[in-house]
Amino acid sequence: MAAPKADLLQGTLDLLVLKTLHTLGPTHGWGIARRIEQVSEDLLQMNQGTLYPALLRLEQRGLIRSEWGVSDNRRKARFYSLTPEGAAQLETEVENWRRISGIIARVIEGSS
Amino acid sequence: MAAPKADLLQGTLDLLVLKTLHTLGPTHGWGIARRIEQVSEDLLQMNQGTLYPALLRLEQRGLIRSEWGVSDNRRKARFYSLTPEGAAQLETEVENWRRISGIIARVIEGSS
DNA sequence: CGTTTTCCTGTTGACAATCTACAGGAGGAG
DNA sequence: CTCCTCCTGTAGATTGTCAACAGGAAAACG
Repeated sequence: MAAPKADLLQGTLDLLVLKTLHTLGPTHGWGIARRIEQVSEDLLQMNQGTLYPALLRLEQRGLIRSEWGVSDNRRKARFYSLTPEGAAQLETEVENWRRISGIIARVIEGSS
Repeated sequence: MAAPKADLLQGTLDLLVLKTLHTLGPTHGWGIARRIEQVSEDLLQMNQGTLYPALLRLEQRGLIRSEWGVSDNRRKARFYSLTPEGAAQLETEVENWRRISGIIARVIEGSS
């Protein structure tokens, strides 16, 4: 039956990345992808073609910063971490998410 | 004092329109926009440039059908209504929304 | 009447985010 | 030395939304 694969909602990726970094601390791109897939029980697949440009965007906006390091497996990896601006943005986006998802929930539940 | 205006999440409009038609029965575009703004307490603004193309798309996909009629105010208006396929699609999208929003909620609430 | 406001339907062009698919280097395992 | 996993990216096409424009027709107002 229907494949359990789902695309993500546009505008949601930034939120997910920011929150993941907030929770995990400095993490490399691949790890972020793994984490999101894991938390979503593999319902959300991360495309590299989506993730890396998103990371670039976030860095250019000053919400995250990055530096090269070494992963748990001794591989070269670029570690991203949240800037103060990123943390603030995260709060904004969380609140925004709550508002919008609340509205939609209200619409589709037909209401109380 | 961020303006309380919010863009909608891409992919969400179809769901909103379908559900509105399901709730209200045959409705014209303007009415759909009004309804969504009202239910969202004006947090979501409907752009005509977004709504009408969306209605076209939905009709071309066979999810809604339309016919000209007369509004409450005696104006000519195109009334849209749900097809059986649209109703089925609505259920699918509602379920999909629940899954995805559930995942995101879990992520941002820190979990447990 | 004549003018303005409200209702109602569209179109166009630009833009941003995602998707699919491709490309490659470097370490570890066999 | 070959293959697999880890890890970082890029290119092109597609799509949905946005902002702005355009217009017709009924009602309200003077």
